[in-house]
Amino acid sequence: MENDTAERILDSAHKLIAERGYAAFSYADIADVVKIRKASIHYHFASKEALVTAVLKRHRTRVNAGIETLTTQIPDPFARLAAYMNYWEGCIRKKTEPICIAALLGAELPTLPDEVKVEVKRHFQDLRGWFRETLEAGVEAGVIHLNLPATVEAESLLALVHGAMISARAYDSTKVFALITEGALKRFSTAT
Amino acid sequence: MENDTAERILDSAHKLIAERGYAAFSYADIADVVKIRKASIHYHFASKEALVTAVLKRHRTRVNAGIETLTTQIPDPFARLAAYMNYWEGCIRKKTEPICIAALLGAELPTLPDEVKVEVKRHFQDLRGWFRETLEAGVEAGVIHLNLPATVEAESLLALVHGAMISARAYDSTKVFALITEGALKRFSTAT
DNA sequence: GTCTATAGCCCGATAGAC
DNA sequence: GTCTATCGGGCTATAGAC
Repeated sequence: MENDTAERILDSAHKLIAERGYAAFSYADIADVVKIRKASIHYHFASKEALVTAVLKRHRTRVNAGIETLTTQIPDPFARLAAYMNYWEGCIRKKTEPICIAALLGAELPTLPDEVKVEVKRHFQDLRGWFRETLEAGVEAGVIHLNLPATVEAESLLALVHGAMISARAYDSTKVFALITEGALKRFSTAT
Repeated sequence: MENDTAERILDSAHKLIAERGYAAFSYADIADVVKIRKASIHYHFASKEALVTAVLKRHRTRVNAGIETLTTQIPDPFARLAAYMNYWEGCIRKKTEPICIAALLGAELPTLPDEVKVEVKRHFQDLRGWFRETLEAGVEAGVIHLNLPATVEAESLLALVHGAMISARAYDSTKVFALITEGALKRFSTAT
């Protein structure tokens, strides 16, 4: 298939962004990995802004598909949140995606081109929305207990997960991520 | 005083790092602000690595002095934590320091020179340690209630604060930071 | 201490051959 | 679609005058 190269460019760009952020990765880095010349990348993605926007659009589509799948396949809202945390714990442990690129780019927001900014903000909104719905469903099902309004708990959970990713990177410790997220789930749990 | 220039370089570097991260700020940016030529910065700080390390060392010294002052001046451990959160809320609102540079650099850790990495990690350790001590003192004084071991709660609080800074940046909303941190304090509170 | 000038390198992006 | 070659500019850092 012809668009295989574009996919491979997106794959390596995604990895490089997760490792270094926006400013510190270059077309030359991608060219090294994909075994193509720098100039050829411009055939598939006209500019760095367009490339990173495409990476984020794909990421958001995948994440939204993933949480949709969780929602249909796991009836228990509490277990759904646990599955989400477990997914990221695996990404961090295997270093396939050591940090959510939206979290890293969110921290770097002022330096980003406008199109990229918009995409990052959308990711925050999507995830916060899913957390809220899931928490509310859990309350209704009696498996989740909240101390604060669901909107605040969702916002806090999003911040906690992003912060946990940064701590995991700072300590180079997957265990820290697991410790923090398991702690959060324990607080939500109605089980003894 | 002669070292005034060095201080002004540190000030503008600190602001620029908070705005852009490590890779995306340059000597030229500092030169613009301090009204000095790029080359002159090298007289005060031999390299970018040395400059950023100096910024972080000063930051850590100030933060540690600040929390020391809080500890001696505010007897109530719960109120100490509230004062800490309130301090950052002010920084974000006035945009004097819209995000903790250690949190941003923690996210970018793999790209940083070794000396800078070390300094970032130290900041995480210092703050985590103060959170733990303060939480434990609060439990002993009966003003703080914990659901989990103090080490886990401290680690989680550190992650929550860092994540809240990123969310505040992503939404361009000081209110989000306040909402998240106040929520965390409410959970710790033993007051009705 | 600050300046001018510049070395040496990397960047994103474009032109045009194949 | 991928290549070579190159442009124009930014970067950190150094040399040496003042």
